[in-house]
Amino acid sequence: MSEIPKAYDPGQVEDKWHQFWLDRRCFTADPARADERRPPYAIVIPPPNVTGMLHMGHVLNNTIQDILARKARMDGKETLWLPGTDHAGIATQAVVEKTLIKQGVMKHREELGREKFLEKVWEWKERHGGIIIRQLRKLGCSCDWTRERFTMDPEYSRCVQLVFVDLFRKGRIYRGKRMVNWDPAARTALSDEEVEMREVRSHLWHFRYPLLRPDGRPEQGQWLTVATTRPETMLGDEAVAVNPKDPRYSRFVGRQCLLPLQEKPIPVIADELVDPEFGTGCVKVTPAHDPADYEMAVRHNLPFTVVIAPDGRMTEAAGERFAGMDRMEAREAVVEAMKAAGLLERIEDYTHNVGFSQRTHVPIEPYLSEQWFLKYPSVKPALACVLEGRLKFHPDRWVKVYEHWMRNLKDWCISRQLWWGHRIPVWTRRLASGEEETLPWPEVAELARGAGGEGSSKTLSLTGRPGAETTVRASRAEDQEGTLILAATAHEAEAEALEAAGFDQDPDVLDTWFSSWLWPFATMGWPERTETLKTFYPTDDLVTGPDILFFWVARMIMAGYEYMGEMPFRNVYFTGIIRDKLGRKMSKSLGNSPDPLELIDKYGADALRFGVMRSAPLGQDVLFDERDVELGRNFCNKLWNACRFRQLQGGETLRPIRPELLLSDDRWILLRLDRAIREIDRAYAEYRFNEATQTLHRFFWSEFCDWHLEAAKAPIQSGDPERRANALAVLDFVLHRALRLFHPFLPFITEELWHGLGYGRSLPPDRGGETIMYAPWPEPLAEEEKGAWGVSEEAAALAEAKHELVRRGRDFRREFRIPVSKKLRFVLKPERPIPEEELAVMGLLLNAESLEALPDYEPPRGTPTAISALGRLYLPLAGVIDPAAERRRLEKELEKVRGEIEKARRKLQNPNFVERAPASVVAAHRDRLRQFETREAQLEELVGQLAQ
RNA sequence: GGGCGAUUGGCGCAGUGGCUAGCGCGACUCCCUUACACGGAGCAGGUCGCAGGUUCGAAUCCUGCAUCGCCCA
Repeated sequence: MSEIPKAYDPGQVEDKWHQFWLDRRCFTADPARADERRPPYAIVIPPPNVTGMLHMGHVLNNTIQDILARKARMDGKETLWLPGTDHAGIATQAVVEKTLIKQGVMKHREELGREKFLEKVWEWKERHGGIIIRQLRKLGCSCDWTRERFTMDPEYSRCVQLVFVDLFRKGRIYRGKRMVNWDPAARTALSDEEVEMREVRSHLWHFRYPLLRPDGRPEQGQWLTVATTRPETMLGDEAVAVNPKDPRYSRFVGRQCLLPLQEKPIPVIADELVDPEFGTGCVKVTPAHDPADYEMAVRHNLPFTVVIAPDGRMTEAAGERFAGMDRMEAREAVVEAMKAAGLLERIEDYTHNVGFSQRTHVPIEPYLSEQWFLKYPSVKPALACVLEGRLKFHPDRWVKVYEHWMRNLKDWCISRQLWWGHRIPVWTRRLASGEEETLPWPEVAELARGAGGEGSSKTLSLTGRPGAETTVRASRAEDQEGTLILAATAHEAEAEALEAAGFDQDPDVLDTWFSSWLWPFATMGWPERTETLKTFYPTDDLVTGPDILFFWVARMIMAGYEYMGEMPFRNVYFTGIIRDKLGRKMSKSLGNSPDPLELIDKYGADALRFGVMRSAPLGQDVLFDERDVELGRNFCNKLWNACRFRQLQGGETLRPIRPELLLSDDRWILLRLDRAIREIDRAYAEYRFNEATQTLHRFFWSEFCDWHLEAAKAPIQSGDPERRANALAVLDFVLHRALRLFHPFLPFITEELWHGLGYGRSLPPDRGGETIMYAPWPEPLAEEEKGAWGVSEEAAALAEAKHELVRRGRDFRREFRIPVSKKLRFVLKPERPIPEEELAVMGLLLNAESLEALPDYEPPRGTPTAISALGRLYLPLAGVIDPAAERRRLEKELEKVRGEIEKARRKLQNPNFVERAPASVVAAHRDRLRQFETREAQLEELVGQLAQ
């Protein structure tokens, strides 16, 4: 800081220090350094999508993590903040597909083939994948970059496979034909959590299905009316259903209807699932395209006719007229056709909830397909640790949401029909009888031989390879086409053996969350018991959004118990959602999402961090406004200039404080510092970061700069070298702590100032000497310290009385329209003697030409007078003052005072209050009343003088 | 339908039973005073969503209602 520019310029400063920290490996955690005196502290980053770009949500989330990590280092903990990225199956594959199509490399990925396509994805990842990580560095994130992980790293993939095989062995993973949430745009199954329900204004179409006579011919003028929200599915109807208790329809049950357009007879069935209140009470049943209808179809042994293909187009089975149409197109065509046939009874407006893909935003298609499912493991301990408060949520209201979800778990559909991701480590082979001798291991052959008799959805007893490390887990499943042997392995050699024996690997990949739920330990070297894992697991804090409570947080807790036998983290901090200043979610289409990098360029990373944190209350949404960042910048500038002032004074830094030379202002600011440290400590303990910023702001700006720094100019400019040195020692004492308090929020500027002021010089290199990052966190003042320096509420009261007097003096200027720059002569008629040095401070703050203390002063009539605890302040400006105006001013004040007296008296006259309220409260009110009464008397006296 | 949250000056928020309900932004007035105009000194602005209740005392606790938002079915 040799140049000392007038305004803080973050540009060069930030890059310089980030490089400095990296060069000195300040962010690198070393398990060997951790011990009882240096406890470990760990956070794992919620891995951002590898294709992602930094947005405001990341800024909030990662700033909080950085604050926690930096605070932990200052607290003397061995700190690991483990970064990385997520392969984000659907999103990444979609982005790469789009790019390749645009470049003309392919029209569809099938053209390239799986291997070639994956090569392209990796190429793309290598080229564009690191962007978000570089952006996090710009923000100042102190992640241990040497441990950066990616969910598709070979070691990580191995963890995913091991876990899959293990859960398969435990019978928790099974394959089954189920009705799943199908995303026709991404052409993959999704889990229930990836479907978001949206209210849609649509219609209820009422169709007539003609009744058939027992001989199969239509019964003239007789029909059943069904109501549907999805006309296109009627092509796949296999029944009409009514509630068995519905008297309107009971006589039709068992008869047949003619399915229009398909001209196919279908039965009328009775099922409890039918809601008699819905529509006509008579519903169409489409087994292959509706989850409820599927259940009914299973109960009533109905066939499944698939009329909508995985790409959302109508199949051959839908009939010639409709085959090939998009499902929405087919909807209109079916309605038209029904209308033409005279079977459209009416169309009703209808609002209902429709599931949309969270990824591609298209309506979900219920689709019957073979998928892999997981029965969640370790549910009990995962729920118990949260309910018992061993694992804490902040804010804790999320506990209820978590509990509700955990108690209503449905099996997790973990297979995705994508290429980018962890391919399911299961090899399958269909067996004809007599083939078992070609199988790689006797146990698998045994399993095959035992085929037959079991239901298709069951997995059989498990077996492995004796004598060797048992990794192959095989099971048998049967379907219409015969017997299927399934073998799961995480070992390459075994996979090769299976392939040699004619087994094929399952083509599907796993849900991305099936890899990220292992994040807290898979990133630390699991399944090896590495030093990192032993030292840093369980981690301390997890910072994430509540939108992924189910996707990620809950599943990580279960995986943690299943594979580490312990919770993965002790605290979860749920951030709010960043919205714009109108309260709208930030989105690309609205264009209301500012680019954080542009904000950093314009205002600095520290400014962005401070601005965002200042407006982010615990668990509440953040209404972001660029002004917040501006405010952050202004604050940095204030900090800069306060330190610049100190530096301009020169002299030796960090001299010991001499108590006998302390002024009331010094004691006051030391007390305020003490209070600020306590408040900030409490804010950290409760994860209330916005409170910490508010305290920092108030302390530094309103208390230190506005009052103390100005007051300190008196001894600094007094010409007395001893007093000047002592005032600077107090400044150093405060700034030395303030910079440390600010560091987690403002890492760059505090490092720059720490070095510029030479505050690290007296400290050991690893405790602040080299970098403020490792300087110890400030502690509240010790009682001995306070005692030695005379720091107490009583001592501070004098400073506050001075402030009060100064404010009154400044009021004169406003009242009489005197510019601040004009020096004025003030007279104080003191209540008690006041030291010359204390008086000098007030003179300076009043910009007085002189402030004399004259106990016997008799002011000329009409002299403006103010009453304060220190005495009466006069502004002798004879001739300038209008006595009538002065009287008006005093009477206004008198009115206020009388109002307060009235209130206080009323309270004290209430016997109930005096008897029942705590004595301290009553005493406080008595005290207040007395003070106001004194003031009233004084004011009355002044008014009386003016009236003469 | 169930659950959760919010409702305090123009805007954003703090205040979780006891001083005159605070803070920041904005508005307005004055001021480029040798740390800072990314600044300083001031001023104005609120019957704390509504209605009951508990209490000596309610923005704060309880009940109901209203409006908005989120999650789940």
